[in-house]
Amino acid sequence: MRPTTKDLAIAAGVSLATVDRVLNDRSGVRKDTVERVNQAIEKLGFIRNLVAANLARGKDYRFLFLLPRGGDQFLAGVVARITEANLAFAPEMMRAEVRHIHDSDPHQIANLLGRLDAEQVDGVAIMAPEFPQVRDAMARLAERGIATVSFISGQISSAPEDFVGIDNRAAGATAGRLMGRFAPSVAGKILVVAETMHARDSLERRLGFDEVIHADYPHLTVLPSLETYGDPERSARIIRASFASHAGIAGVYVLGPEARVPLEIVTAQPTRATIIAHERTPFTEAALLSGQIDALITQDPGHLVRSVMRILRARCDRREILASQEKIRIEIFIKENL
Amino acid sequence: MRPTTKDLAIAAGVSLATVDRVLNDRSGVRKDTVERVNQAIEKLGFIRNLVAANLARGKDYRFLFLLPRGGDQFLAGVVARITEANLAFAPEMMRAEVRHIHDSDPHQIANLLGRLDAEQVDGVAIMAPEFPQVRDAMARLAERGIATVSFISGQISSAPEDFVGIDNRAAGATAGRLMGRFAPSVAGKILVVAETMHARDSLERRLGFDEVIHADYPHLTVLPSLETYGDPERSARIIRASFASHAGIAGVYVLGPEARVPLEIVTAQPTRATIIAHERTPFTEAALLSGQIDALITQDPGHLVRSVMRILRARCDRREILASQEKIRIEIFIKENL
DNA sequence: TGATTTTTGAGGTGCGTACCTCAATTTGAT
DNA sequence: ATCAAATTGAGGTACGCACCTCAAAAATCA
Repeated sequence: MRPTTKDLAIAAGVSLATVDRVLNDRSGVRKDTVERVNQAIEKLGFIRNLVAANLARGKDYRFLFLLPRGGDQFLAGVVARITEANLAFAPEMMRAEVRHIHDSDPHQIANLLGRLDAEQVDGVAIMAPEFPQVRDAMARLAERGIATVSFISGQISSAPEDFVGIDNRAAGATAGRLMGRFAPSVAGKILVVAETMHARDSLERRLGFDEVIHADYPHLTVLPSLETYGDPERSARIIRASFASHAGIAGVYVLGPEARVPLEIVTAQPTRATIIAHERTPFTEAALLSGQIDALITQDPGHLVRSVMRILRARCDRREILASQEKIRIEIFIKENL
Repeated sequence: MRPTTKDLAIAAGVSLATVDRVLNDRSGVRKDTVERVNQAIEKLGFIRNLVAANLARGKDYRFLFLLPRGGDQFLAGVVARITEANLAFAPEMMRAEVRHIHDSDPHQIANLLGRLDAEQVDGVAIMAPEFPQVRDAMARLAERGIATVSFISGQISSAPEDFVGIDNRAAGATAGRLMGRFAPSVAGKILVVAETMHARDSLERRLGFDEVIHADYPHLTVLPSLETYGDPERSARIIRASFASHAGIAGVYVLGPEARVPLEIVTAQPTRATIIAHERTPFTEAALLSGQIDALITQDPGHLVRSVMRILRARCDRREILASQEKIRIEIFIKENL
């Protein structure tokens, strides 16, 4: 049987009330008494029963996901997983809500963060590009006792343990390696399509991609990134223009989750190019199965969401996390392992 | 606030005692009363607080992992993850123990299973090849109220929901696709190295591998599988012999987790062959980083273990699982995404 | 109808912890 | 040594549920 607070009290030679004061670090306990209790904890291997504690406290964990307002399929997947996680974590008294933000309006985001009340929210996960104001607002949240993490697109200054997501440089490098090995080993050009290169993720992916290609596949030339700005028409126009002006495009690397337009244009070309894209969505999945896309580099949105919730909860409880469980993997999908 | 049993009692117009009888399906309640309570559950959206229930019951979950006695690094990794999971799941009152079995002695396994007591064990996860006696013993365990799953190497007859692991045919196909795309597109031979082809996993991997190669890479010839029987010397001998008798070996596919000997021999050859192996271990990881192995097809042992524990627990509670969380992915690792 | 069985209610106790109050004890300062 | 302040103990209630007992009520049978 696991030792209880009662056992602790006996072992430390103090009363239950004192044990309680130490465990919940309330004031009014002499330092050496605290020490004695802590030693008893060590000695007995006491593990506090958080379940009973939360029962007694009537506590539940309320988390908030702040997501960009945009509507791509990947984001929709994330939202779906949050709904799912709400079911899965309900027995553990955790709930998450989604709130949409304009991810290019740091003022609004900081404002929203500033108004959050520790009574109503225990933790916040935010997916937004880095802005000083947002970073500061998050720091202030932490001071007020609200746990925070940034996920998927990280705040540049956030410590690694405050970021849930993949290493985008490595993801880009992975794409680069696959491109190098999949594309024919003759001279050719690689088209890179991004929504915007202002986002840190895109920059890092491109960086990792270029590193590998330059180092190991010098016969391939990576063209300057095309930016779609999320506009399908612009997207179609500039990609077509690229094909028109460049002969011998051997591969296309789509940096973001919106692969639809690039794919249409590319497959309409007379010559087959190797296509590597990011994120698993109903669309990219179908394209992979039909052989239009050669490989997909992804991060599992379900894992992301659950990881965020576990991490926020651990923060609330001042507990350690299980690092290996929370490490988000860079996944490679081809037709066969989908 | 979530409705409690008290709310339920009021809504159903019965006493707490009756609600309790219905929830824990104890006898002595008229059918229409049960119905009324169930309707109230529906209406209120009552979710039983399992945490409080287990507290009251003083219940913990004790699981048993039955693993082969063998000592490869992959298996060692599984054991390490079980230890880890014990920490991670301790707050949820779950523990797992490991017991080693002779995986080629169905009699002993069945015997061990037969002696398990529902008082001491709530669930069993078994990693062993399929034997009718073992399958029967597992069925009898289920009858005695002990949850069972087989994992990694599945019982052939087990329903998909009783198996935790990857689709080995698909894993082989994934290896095949990578081999086809990585190897030079000129005629060549592929060596396949397995511990034994009597194991179902190996058979299925080989099957999937061959399918893809035959269909899409006819210039590659897959040689008959070499069986090492776990013996390093035999292993070295037969692989060397293969290289001696076959010219133009373009690739090597190592079916099992023991890649050490094959790798040594292959890298000692004058010509470079593409190498694809299974499972991530300290050894294969190092070989991937150093460029000796080209790709690794893996399943995450940590995920496997945690999944098993969640599934067994759900079975004990007669709860549904979150399918998307428990789906074990076929992972591809290359140097860049390790 | 009366006797028997089945169903239901009322109430209590305990799981391990949080949190509260009040009194008793110890400590520190003067 | 005296008094105030800080520390500690004892005890209670509550969280949501399981599980127990006993008696009352209702349904069933002869």
